[in-house]
Amino acid sequence: MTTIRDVARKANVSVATVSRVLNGSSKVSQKSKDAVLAAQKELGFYLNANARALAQRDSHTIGIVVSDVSDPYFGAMVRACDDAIHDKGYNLIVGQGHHNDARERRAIDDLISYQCRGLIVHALALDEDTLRSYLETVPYMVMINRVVPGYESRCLACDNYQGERLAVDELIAHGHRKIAYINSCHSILDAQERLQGYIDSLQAHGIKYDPRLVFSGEPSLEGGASAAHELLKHLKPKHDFTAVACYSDVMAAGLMGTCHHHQIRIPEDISITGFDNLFLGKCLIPSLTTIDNPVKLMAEEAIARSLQLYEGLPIAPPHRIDVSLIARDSVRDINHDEAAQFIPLW
Amino acid sequence: MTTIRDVARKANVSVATVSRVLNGSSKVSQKSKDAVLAAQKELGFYLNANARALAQRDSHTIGIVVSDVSDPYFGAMVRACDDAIHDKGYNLIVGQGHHNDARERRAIDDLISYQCRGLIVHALALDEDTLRSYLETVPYMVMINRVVPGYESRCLACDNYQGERLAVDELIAHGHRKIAYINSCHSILDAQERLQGYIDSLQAHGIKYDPRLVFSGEPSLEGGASAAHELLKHLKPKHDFTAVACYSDVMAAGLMGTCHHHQIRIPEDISITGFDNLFLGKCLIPSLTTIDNPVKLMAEEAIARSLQLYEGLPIAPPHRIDVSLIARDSVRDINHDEAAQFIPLW
DNA sequence: TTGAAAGCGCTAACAC
DNA sequence: GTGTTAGCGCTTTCAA
Repeated sequence: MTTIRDVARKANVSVATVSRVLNGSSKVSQKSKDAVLAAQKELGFYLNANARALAQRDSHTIGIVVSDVSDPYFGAMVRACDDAIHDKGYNLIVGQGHHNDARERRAIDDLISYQCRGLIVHALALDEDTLRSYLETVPYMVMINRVVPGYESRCLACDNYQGERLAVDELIAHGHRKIAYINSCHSILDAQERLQGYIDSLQAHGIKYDPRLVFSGEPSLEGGASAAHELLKHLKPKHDFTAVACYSDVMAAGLMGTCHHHQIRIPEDISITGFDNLFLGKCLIPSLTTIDNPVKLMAEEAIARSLQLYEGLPIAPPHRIDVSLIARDSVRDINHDEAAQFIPLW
Repeated sequence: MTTIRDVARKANVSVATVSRVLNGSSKVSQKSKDAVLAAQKELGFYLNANARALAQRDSHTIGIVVSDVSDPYFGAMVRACDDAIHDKGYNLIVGQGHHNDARERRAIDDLISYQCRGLIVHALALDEDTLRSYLETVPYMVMINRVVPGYESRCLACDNYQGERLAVDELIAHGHRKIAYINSCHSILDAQERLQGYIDSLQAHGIKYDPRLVFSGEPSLEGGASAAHELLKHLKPKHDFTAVACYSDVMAAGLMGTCHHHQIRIPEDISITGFDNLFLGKCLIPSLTTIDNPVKLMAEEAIARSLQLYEGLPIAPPHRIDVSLIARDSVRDINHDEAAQFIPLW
């Protein structure tokens, strides 16, 4: 392994000078600079980031833990975080929790020991007490999609309640009154709030909430499909329900696949709404009416807060990230005639 | 910052003992172990991974660079790599190249300086000479989806050629003879090989290859959509072409959205094939006939080779990862009657 | 503008 | 079993 020492020797300067050059310090003569750069190139030398982090007490690194990067929602989230820190010279380290408390714990622990300067955590499985103690011992940790009481300003979430209200309002505006709901089986904040939005929207329009119209599964494609199977086992489409609101776009996609399998047409027979406004929703046919959950904003806000906390700066008061309805083709008037009405996708 | 020293003091042992306990060494008395663990818990202590990496000359870390984690293909790839190393006690660091040579270079450089013990690189934009010099200076670097001559055994790719042949053969077997192709505009190995597979399949069936049936775009949803727009601007569906083979599932999804927009029905009017066998393809309606590109296998193989190289072990000779056809609902006999024939999705 | 040298927090001989 | 201590590769005073 070649070290800064080798470079110094080859360039005929001290290690301090090499360090100065490689870190872009101003106080170096052009001559030294050239010599160092030449030596570096010749040796194919890279500073050892571990040693650097140790000496500087700064890893230049931000950690994020999500359930699974191959989930489109988290893929987008990770991407947004990376974009938010890249220009600042930080690097992202990603941990995955896999819907499992031991893995979530290990992911967090690992990121802490890497001395990340920021820590963004999406925890699905860990209980509140554990999270509370992490928040206590890691002052720069910020949570997403989950609110731990007492730490509200370090917990970011979108306005789940309002979002689901918008979605169900949209269905009702199209004449639907028998509306089923497919929920995530992980009863953390977002699932609870979205369900409540569904219930309140119904009741605000004089529709009685019927728990038999609610089904749940893992927040994945497969989970959406299996919840849909349950739904279709118990209820008759067009008769018992004419629309389904879903916890997420991914679950909605699972539902759509299942409907297709059962020869139920969307939106002619059944209208569907999602939540998140993923890339995926634009690919589906029909394209999915959904709620825009601005991942980019969330990522930027989370990063900003975490960095501020790390530096001991005060952070903004808690707030919910605004959502909005994205109307596409998966919702149709309940009495719409069958002549297809196409809306441009892009 | 609390250090191993603080723990040692609190537990009334030496730092060496603390280190032994925390690293699971056997030769420690139960009494010391208990004392150390108690002190650790009380202080909320974590070993500093940077210091550890420095002292051990092992970062316990594997690096991977991909274009963009929010691309479903790379999301799946990253996930598969993480799964492949997690049990071995390594952590993944992800860099993103964003289809851009400067970012690709920086991503690789960063991972090298983190002293990753393994390095998996998907480079789209970097030229072959640069890659060659990286391969030369970083003996444990492995490339995916791209083959640099002279380094074949360190370059993993699926059998792109055979895959595309299978896809086009499938279209032809369903009676299609006027088959368009939507390609990636990045003319690296996989794009070239898949195109050749398309061409050769046509010719093997006595169909003349017509370059005017080939369109290209960025390998993304938007790129697929815009290539599709071009295609529809120049050619008349059902008349000039009855099927479209696509470079990837993602581009096929863009094509499907565009077709929907133009009121072209899939598969009644036009049959479509993708490539990769992503999760996404199962969500599409109709579900997408595609080529299984086994990301998991590729990830495992890449990780294994990189680790072996790091340890100076010999690695297996070059080989292409096998692909296979996944027949779903987006391809139909050219004279199929319109009565829908549904095939279960799951 | 430069160099010598003291750490950064940890591991791993080595000695006891 | 346990402690002492010399590094790991780098940054950063401090003095020249």
